[in-house]
Amino acid sequence: MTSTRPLRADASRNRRLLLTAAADEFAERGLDASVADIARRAGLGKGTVFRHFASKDDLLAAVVLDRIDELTAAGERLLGAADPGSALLEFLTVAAHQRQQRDLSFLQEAGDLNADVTGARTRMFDTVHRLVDRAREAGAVRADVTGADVILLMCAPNYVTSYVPDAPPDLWRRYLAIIFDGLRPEGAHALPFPAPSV
Amino acid sequence: MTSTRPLRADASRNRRLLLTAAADEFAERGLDASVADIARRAGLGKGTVFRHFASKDDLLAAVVLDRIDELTAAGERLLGAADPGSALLEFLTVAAHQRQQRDLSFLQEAGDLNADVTGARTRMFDTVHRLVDRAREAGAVRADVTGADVILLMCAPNYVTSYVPDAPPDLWRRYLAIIFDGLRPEGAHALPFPAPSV
DNA sequence: CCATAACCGGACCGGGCGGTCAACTTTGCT
DNA sequence: AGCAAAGTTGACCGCCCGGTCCGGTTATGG
Repeated sequence: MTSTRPLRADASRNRRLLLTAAADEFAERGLDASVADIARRAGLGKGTVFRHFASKDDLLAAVVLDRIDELTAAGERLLGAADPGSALLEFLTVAAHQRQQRDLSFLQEAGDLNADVTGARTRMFDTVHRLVDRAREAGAVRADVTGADVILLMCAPNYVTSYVPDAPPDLWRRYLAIIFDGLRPEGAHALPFPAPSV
Repeated sequence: MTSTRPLRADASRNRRLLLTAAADEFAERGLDASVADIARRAGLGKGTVFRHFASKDDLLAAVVLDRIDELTAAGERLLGAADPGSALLEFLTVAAHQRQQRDLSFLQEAGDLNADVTGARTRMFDTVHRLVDRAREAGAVRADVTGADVILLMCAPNYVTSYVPDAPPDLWRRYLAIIFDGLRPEGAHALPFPAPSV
């Protein structure tokens, strides 16, 4: 269908510049980042942004898509690890570390965007579900915890540390550890509400 | 100093209308809520908003201030409870329940606002510190957890559930339980990073 | 090396925002 | 009742945003 003639040299270079500039800008200022600022950061004109991406949302979707795919790849790699429990912890560590260079909110905020994004997100969620299933079967996480729980809690360490001004860059590790302790079977109290589907 | 002549009857009524309309509107649409919409929701003109509050930020600060004070009051009440452990859990439950009618982010987003807000926030933080200290001394939470940790994690249950579309209104209880289990002494693993000051 | 298609850039547009203001209405004291 | 002070209002302002467009520029196949 879309006869994808290869991009011209300058065009593909600029596309890459835009993508990284957008990632940085969204990272710093959230989705309030303006297209003009992104273009300026990339050293390009505003019109060029809209030549490569149909809209601001489209640009955000492209950025987010990259991050999701990175994460899915890491998850699938860890599915082959020997210890399912530490594989899950490692996955969450990778996720938080990636997000540490700030919240690109691949869950809700990017939810209404692209069909590509929701597809990639579904694949990532599926990977998490499998990681959690393996960990549960190995007795590394409590029996009443689901993949959906982990998907939701995955973002919490970064969120939580975003509240402290001048936070040390590794502070999230503390809260990931606390939350992961809450996922462990030892000393678990019954949960007062059923898990969502997600 | 500020010779506060009492407000006229209609003025104080309208002030109250604005405050609740603003709370609802901020709750639904975050701080992107427009002043015009808030005024419309209150059934008033936009100019009236600025007669009562110097700026949109000022209005937000007033709303947030109310919530913080409510929370501080609940915390101080619970400082007198018999069981320090369940007092802390109850406090977190109250906080999350209040925030369930949506995120007014009394931490960071309101941080740069009013001096009144930062003062109230400090008092609330102090209350949390005392609740946590009591719980720790009673052995209800792990020894390496601080008041700052709880302050940061306090917002996580609501945040986490905000990602699920059409979430049942009590879903946060599930994640509060998981996180609180992570705060308990049983089966705790050493934390990989020191607590922040906050 | 040239023709031309692809690409770039920034002036420009419509719209929505926070905030102002002067004309008008309501309140409450006397 | 009457009147000054307090309160209300919506049109209006300047600003910035996402998105468009076309004249000028550059890469690339023949």
